Amino acid sequence: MPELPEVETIRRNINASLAERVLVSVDVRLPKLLRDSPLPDPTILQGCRLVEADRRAKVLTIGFSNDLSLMVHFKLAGQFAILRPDGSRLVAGHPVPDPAGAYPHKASHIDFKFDDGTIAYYSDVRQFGWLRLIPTADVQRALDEFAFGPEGVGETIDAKRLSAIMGARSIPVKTLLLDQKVLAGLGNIYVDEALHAAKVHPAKPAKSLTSKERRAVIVAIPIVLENGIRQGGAKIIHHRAYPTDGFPAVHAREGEACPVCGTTIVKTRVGARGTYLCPTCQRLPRRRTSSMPTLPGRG
DNA sequence: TGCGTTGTTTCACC
DNA sequence: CGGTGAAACAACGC
Repeated sequence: MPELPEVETIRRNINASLAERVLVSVDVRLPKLLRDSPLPDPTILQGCRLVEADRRAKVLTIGFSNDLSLMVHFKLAGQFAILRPDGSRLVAGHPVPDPAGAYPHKASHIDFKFDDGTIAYYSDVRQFGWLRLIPTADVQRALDEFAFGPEGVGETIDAKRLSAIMGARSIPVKTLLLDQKVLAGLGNIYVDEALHAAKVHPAKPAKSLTSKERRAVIVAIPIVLENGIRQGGAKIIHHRAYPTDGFPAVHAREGEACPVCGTTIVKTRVGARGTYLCPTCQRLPRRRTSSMPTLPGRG
């Protein structure tokens, strides 16, 4: 579930309360989370200062003063919880374990203890996430291997490029936008949100969008991502959205009213993904049975 | 108990 | 060869 806004929130949390702190101990209870790690043992970080956290797409990178970096992908259910000695907490990512509950939770697999008494927990109920420890000098190369497309927030999206890609592909626009090589950062939540905001049906072939629809999608993407960051991420538990300011607007809100028009939000499947949409705001043109519209699909 | 879950990769196919 | 859709995979909660 952690998508760009959740990972960005974690990055900010780390920089706000762990930067410049010395890591005094690392306790790994589930070593397989580092199964693909070039350097297998993160206890080598003990005694080092945490320099800074960065993010590219949904990958978090935490740099340490011994010129090693920890790369983290939270996948479905990763969570990073920072518990300060004064009792305050900064928790982001998946909503399980309960951010207000006791730590370590049984799904808390790694503890990071710092010199001021702050403890950070990596939790992951699904255990699909991964951590990789590598020399900081190798981080850029490692990121390059993912071949991520441009970020969905930050610099403005290259509308020409994205529009051209959309115009060339016949796959559902939702599937295209989930491709991290096309655009980095959208996951199943925010892609539903962006398409709802743009009033575009997720199953529409990307190339069938009008230029106006393409423009609407491109405009909506950074808006929904920035809104997600502002909210500190989305809260979805057992396929149900927990209300924070009517956010998310449609994702995980099957049976609720569309905040724009009041129509009941439906759940369907696009590219084998659970997909939420407003059938009024996001109309799919009625398919003709007798003849195919205009040109044959391709040459 | 088998199904649903997501980000990502892999594979068969046209 | 490349685009596509479907399946696979990680492992768990319900």
